[in-house]
Amino acid sequence: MCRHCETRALSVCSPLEGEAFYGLQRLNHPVTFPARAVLFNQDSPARHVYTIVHGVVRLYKLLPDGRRQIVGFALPGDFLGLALADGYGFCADAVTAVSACRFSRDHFAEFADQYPTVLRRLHEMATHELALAQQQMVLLGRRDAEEKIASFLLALQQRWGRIHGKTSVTIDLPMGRQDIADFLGLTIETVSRTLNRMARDRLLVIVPDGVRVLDAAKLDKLASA
Amino acid sequence: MCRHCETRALSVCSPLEGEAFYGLQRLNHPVTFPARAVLFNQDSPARHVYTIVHGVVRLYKLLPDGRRQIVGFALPGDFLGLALADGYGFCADAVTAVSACRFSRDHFAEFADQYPTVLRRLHEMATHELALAQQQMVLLGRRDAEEKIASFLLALQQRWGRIHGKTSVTIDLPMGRQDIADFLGLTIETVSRTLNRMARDRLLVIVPDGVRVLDAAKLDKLASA
DNA sequence: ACCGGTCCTTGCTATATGTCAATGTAGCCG
DNA sequence: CGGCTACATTGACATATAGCAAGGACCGGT
Repeated sequence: MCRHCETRALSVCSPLEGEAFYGLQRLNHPVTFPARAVLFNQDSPARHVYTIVHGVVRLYKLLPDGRRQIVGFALPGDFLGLALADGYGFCADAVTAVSACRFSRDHFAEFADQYPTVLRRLHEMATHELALAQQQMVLLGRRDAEEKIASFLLALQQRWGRIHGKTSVTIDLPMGRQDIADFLGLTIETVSRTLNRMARDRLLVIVPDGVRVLDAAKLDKLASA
Repeated sequence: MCRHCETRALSVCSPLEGEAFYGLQRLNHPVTFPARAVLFNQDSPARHVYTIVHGVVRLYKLLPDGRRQIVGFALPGDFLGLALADGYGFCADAVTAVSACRFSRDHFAEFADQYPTVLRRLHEMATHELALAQQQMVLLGRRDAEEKIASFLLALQQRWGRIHGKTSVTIDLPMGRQDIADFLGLTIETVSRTLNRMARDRLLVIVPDGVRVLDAAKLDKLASA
């Protein structure tokens, strides 16, 4: 039940109480997806909106010739369908097994119109996403491979930290190298080489499905340089 | 006066009528900036929000070592300060002479809370910006110089088209080559070479402060390829 | 335990774009 | 008119990253 949901503090529903809270809960259809399942794609009409509860979703755009740009990874608490528009504008599929709260887009939009506090929260989340997107534009346009990887790792570390309530030196990387490459505008080979060079230089250790940070200071320097 | 404003259809105020319209007009402080003037920068607190009426503003982020990424060009009708947050998150300065509607952020936020239709419109604009930002991420991460330039030119052509009510084969480029480079994640030399190669190949003609499109079909193909 | 598949790593080479430097062009002001 | 300044172009060269290909590690199924 929503009442005890561990990701509530992070999601759209965080500011809701009483009537509004139960109203939204009534609209909720909990769903789960196995790894690799498609949540929706680029051109399909946006019938639903989602809040991720567990797992990781990759959001990406495809060019006609198959090149892919991952525009974001959705983690627990993240909302998919912020635009409340007719199309999503990108594809989404599950990197790991995923559980989510699903809402009909129409019902959700109606609900948002009824409770301005929800709309306000939605706008807050949208502008936060926008700020992240702009940060990513700097990364994609103006940073080299090493800086990209360092920024990516530290950003993920922070996001996991907010989700779990504590920061860990071990950073979970549930997505594969190809996903990281397609997020950072690199090739899989460059990602692999750069990570392994960082490991050789004792900045970090590569562990199954993640890395462990050894030299946070040097990594920070690379990320913000 | 707002009543006859030519950019009204494009801006936040488009859905406003009667009471709300006059309420917002009362909050408006018209301002002008000469070319190169700074509207605000990265770290300064966000005291105001703006709607651009005339001219072009560049929005950018700076890295500590001076590298610059332009995250967008604001054209007539565009809104600066969508986040209604304490900081802008980027710098803004005038490319050309600019006139704008300026509002106190606090007053504007208060106004938005009072009129949900404004908040809704703001959210709409924010998610539109987000979609553009994601499109730009694809461009920055996965396209080559030629594709970047072609996309940029056509996107600008469309934006001017919506502003002027008619599409023109002459695309105005009020920003310099360095600005284009910093927007597309290239160097000024690559922008110059690519544009001149396109001119040599009869895709376009370079004119003062702009280009004239000769082969729209080939340009389209490059832009979406 | 073995097999097959998927993902990751690593070396070699190719290339698009960056870097540096010189030259050209145009507007502006005295 | 001339010369200053900012901006744009062009060429020669350097390099980070891409592309290709071979091998290695790991995992899940039988």
